[in-house]
Amino acid sequence: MSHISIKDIAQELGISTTSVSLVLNGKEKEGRVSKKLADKIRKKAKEMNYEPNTLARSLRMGKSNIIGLIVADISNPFFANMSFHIQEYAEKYGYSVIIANTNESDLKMENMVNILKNRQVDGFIIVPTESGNEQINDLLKRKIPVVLIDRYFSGINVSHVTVNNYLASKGATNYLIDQGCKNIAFMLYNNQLGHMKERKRGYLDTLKDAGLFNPQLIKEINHLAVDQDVESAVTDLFSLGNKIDGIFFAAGAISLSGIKCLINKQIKIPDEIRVVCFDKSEVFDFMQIPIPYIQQPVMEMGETAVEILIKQIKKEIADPLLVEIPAELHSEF
Amino acid sequence: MSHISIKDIAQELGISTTSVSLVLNGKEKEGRVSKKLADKIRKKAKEMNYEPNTLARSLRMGKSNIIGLIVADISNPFFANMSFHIQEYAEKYGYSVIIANTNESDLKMENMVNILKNRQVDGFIIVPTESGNEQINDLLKRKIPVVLIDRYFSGINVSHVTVNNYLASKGATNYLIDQGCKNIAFMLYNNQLGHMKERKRGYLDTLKDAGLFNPQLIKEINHLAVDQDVESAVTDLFSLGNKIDGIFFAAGAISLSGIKCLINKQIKIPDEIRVVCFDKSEVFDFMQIPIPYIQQPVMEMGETAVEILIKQIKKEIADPLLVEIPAELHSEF
DNA sequence: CTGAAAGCGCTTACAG
DNA sequence: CTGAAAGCGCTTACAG
Repeated sequence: MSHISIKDIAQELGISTTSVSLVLNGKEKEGRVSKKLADKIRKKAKEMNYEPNTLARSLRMGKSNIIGLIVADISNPFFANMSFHIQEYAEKYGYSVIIANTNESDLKMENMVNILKNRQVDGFIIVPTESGNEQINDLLKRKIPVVLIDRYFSGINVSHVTVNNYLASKGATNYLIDQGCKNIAFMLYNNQLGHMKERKRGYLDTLKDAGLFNPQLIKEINHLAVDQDVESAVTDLFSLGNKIDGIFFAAGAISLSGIKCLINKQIKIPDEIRVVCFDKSEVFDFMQIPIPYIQQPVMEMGETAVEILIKQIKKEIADPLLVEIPAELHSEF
Repeated sequence: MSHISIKDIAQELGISTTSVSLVLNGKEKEGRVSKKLADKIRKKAKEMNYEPNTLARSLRMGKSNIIGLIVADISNPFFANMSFHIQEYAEKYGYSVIIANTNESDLKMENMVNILKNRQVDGFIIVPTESGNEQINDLLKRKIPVVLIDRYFSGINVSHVTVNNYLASKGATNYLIDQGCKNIAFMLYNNQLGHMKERKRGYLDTLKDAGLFNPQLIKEINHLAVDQDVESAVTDLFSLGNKIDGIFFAAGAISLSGIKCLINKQIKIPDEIRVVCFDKSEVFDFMQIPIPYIQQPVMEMGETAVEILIKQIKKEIADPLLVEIPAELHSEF
């Protein structure tokens, strides 16, 4: 036989599977198995190269100790990093993580949620796609624990972990104002996710307070055509009457695309235009000039999500928890 | 009850679980269930919101349809990308993928292999850590299908998928020679993995053929201190009698570190030094000058690994398969 | 201190 | 065309 089971050990030793199971799970005290027998069992298990079948265990216990992690784009370093920290941290609590990538596709998100649900994951951590709200509602209906991370839907009452997007956005905008900018553009995705709305609100409030608001300076980008949209947005912005002197890029991919575009157009940062980016990028290390950016505390976000999820799984908390973590503006070099 | 089982459906309909199982698995033809009953079952299943328990199915069938993917560094875009394609492709064959990250730690690799083994994955695709060979041997001993990808151990007879590192390395070195370089340095990791050895062999053979070999030009880098080691290697190289005029960086992270170092030291590429990098990086798009690099066909590599693994799982092939895929040198801009 | 037995949800060989 | 029953490997309430 290729796989050694608890039964094989019991047979070999002429004892019951109960004792074997108890000992191998460190419950010999409760079951009051004699030290002598316990040692014999452990020795035999090792000798026979026993490996437990977690599938059977999960089926019996109604608990898989697996967390399903669904991210929208694993090739984005921000999410790759987040996944890493989530896995690291979950492991400490004895949970494995199945990572699935939706590549920003709603259909794919639906598929992956179903697959993982049927694999009896104990809960989900999800970076949802734009219209993934139905899937989330379905999970809630089925009482499956879920924590959203980075993104969320304003209309759904489910735990989520994000940075304080509103304050971060205010900070970035104020920074540009402090640098003397008068015409500050704003580029964001044209989706309805809560974090985008908050970033926009932060920008709007700040500019209005400063008496600098101008609706022409807001540019929406489609995530399916970032480079093209950013390119034409930049062209538009530079053809306006009031010459723009600052841009706040409200998301990671938009930031990189924007910087690339400015370089190509030979528009000098920071002499001709000042910028603030969202998310740290390796790319910044290779540029001659410092680039200010908002850094999200990705490890803390991931760990918080794991903690909330596990508490929900263990039913230590019932109500959704909404956590906002401050994000830092890096502008000193 | 929160979870609907096949038994619930059977009870509700007053029939056997056999029929329900058969129909829900599309095997009504074999079981010759009447069309009428089949339709009734499907309707009821939908109505009751039935979702199969894949855990139970796996336990019974002795097959989980899960592939364990172990990568050494998920935050490296090359591996992130590879993971993405592996998952995509595996899904087409009905396999889910559990991604685990070892962060280049042997201990972690051991842990993850064990965890996934106990979760009864059907097979592994692994980017092994430096001393992960024991784990691989253990898997082979247990007759668990394994395919290594990107890296491999010269001494272990197990399927692997890599680029043709020898030829790629020759190509890169020859390119530098063609550009007129006479003193071509080579930076690689100081590990004993097969792919590194091959890259080194390609460099050595080419330089020796050209009569340009000089052992002082080879610099080994410790993966735990890439930036420091690269920095001192560059300093060393530029203090040699014969001024170096070319560097071939034999791995992705070394390449980026190297470029960064040259920029910091204000050494102009390509006027003062020519380079070839390993792996494409987003960073190159942000540099004023074109950077030649070897591009590994990551999608093809991932898909090939999945195909081989599945064939092994299905026992369609017994002997290890060693696949080498050509890598392309990008030097035209 | 130890064991017999039920049951998690599924599939399938067998009988009718 | 349909069903009763065994069994995948585990855990645990119960009895002794």
